[in-house]
Amino acid sequence: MKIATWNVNSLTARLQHVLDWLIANPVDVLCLQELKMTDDKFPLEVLKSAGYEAAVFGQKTYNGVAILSLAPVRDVVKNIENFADEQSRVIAATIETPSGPLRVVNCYFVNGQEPGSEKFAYKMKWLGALHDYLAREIAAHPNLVLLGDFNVTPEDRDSFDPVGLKETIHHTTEERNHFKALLDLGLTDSFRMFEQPEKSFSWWDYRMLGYQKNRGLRIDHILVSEPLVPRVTGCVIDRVPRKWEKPSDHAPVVLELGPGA
DNA sequence: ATGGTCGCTAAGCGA
Repeated sequence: MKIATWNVNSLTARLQHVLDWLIANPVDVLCLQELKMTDDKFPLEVLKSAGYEAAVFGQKTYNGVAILSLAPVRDVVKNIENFADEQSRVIAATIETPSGPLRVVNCYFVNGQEPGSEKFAYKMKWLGALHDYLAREIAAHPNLVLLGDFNVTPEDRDSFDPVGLKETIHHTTEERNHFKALLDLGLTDSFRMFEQPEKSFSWWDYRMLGYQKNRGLRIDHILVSEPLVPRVTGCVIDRVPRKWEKPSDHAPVVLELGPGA
């Protein structure tokens, strides 16, 4: 089965891209971030016509996340449990698969603007809360996928300019330590299980011909829990829709899972 | 050269 993540930067602006991409890439699960719409505006019917159910956690203007799935979703949880958050950034759900239940945790991590800012402090607090929530979530659901827009480059090789951007947003030691803490929960960055092209990125700034010059960052990730690791058969970034007219600034990332034991 | 480009929403914010 295939599970994908895509920050669409407004589902209103990108609905046709999503539909076109799903026709070419009929993944089992597609997790979306930055819907930038309230639940009542979510295009449930058109996605249903495309074969997908949806669990939605929207918000006006900013943020907003959704899980699209061919198979039914259940036990939907919105937000990080025990963390008061006014922003719609996390939605989790269980999907019944032929290999058993799979917990999917879809996140739009805080951007953080710049180190030292109030938004950065919020990012650190949010990351700490996510970590504690995930520790409980993994214990309850051994087969778990954590995916989304992490707004963190895990390593220098995930940035087009790790020297010039050292300790700037998405590159700070503090952010990377939070990413490592997620790995310490037993999660594995599926993208790095495989040989990948150098300078593989998932986001490129709209400004300064960022995409054309491949001035990008790898900040969209798919992490898998320990029992899933032997089932991972691939993880790729699909740059194709980044070349379409009026693209999202992010490209989809796609995980392939084998059937397992 | 202290900007640049989007999206949302109607001047400025967030990314």
